[in-house]
Amino acid sequence: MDELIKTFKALSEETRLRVIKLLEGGELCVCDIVAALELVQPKISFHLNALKEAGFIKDRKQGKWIHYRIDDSDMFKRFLIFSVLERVSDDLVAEDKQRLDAFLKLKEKKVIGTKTKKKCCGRKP
Amino acid sequence: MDELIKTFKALSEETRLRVIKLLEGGELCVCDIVAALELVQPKISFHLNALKEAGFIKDRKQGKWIHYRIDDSDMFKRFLIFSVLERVSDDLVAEDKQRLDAFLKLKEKKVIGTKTKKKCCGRKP
DNA sequence: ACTATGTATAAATAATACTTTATATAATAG
DNA sequence: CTATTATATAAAGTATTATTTATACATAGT
Repeated sequence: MDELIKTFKALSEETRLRVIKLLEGGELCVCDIVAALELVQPKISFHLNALKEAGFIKDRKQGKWIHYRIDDSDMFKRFLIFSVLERVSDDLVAEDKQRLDAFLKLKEKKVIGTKTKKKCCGRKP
Repeated sequence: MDELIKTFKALSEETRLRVIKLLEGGELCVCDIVAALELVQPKISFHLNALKEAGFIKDRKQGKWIHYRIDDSDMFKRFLIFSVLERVSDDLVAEDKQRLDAFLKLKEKKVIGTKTKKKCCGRKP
């Protein structure tokens, strides 16, 4: 029963639903989500952890980055994710997605000349 | 989104899942549930209200009693209820159902002679 | 090696949700 | 009309969860 409770609890928080909606578009690293939702990073990490613990998302480490994506290994959870995606109107997350796109584009630009990836979300210019 | 959050939140609490499992068997009044779960009445009322607010159960007033039953008017919530019933093992609620049966039987007995219903859950004998 | 970046984690605080105890309301029985 | 029963609601206390701020850790760039 505890597992089931954790499952539902993971979905009963706004930030986490916004994250799920963002991840609909595919894998993202933490800094992408931070930029898109305009929230502080530990907060995002906290909620990503809740979603991960509940089995809704998986992570993959690549260098400094940790990429999160939807975990579709469990049928029931997959269905719940689907229900969320279907029910949370795009309007509500339009700004998130807009900021995400802008941020991703900005990242692209910073990968210049060589194949070396430059800074992702620099705090100081 | 708030509605969706409330929906999931309603299902992320043990007592409420136990109530849902009890109501699987059909309509029950508050005192039945109190007896079955062996919890104080205001607690049960609190959780019944959460389930009702979220649209998982309905109530029906009859005399002093208020009977609660599963509300199956919404497809998605119906599915969620089903998922809960399916996933919460009967073992976990065996004692609840046992106490419920005992209590219902006791109630039956108290309806004697005339059609007048006698006390339901008398505190003092 | 040194610095900057991405992310996690810990500690303190704030906000929510749950529980308890007491009381109110409504209905029925006597 | 009074006492009793079923349930709800309110107020106070407790516990859980989320947020913030600070710091730690790992990796990459120089």
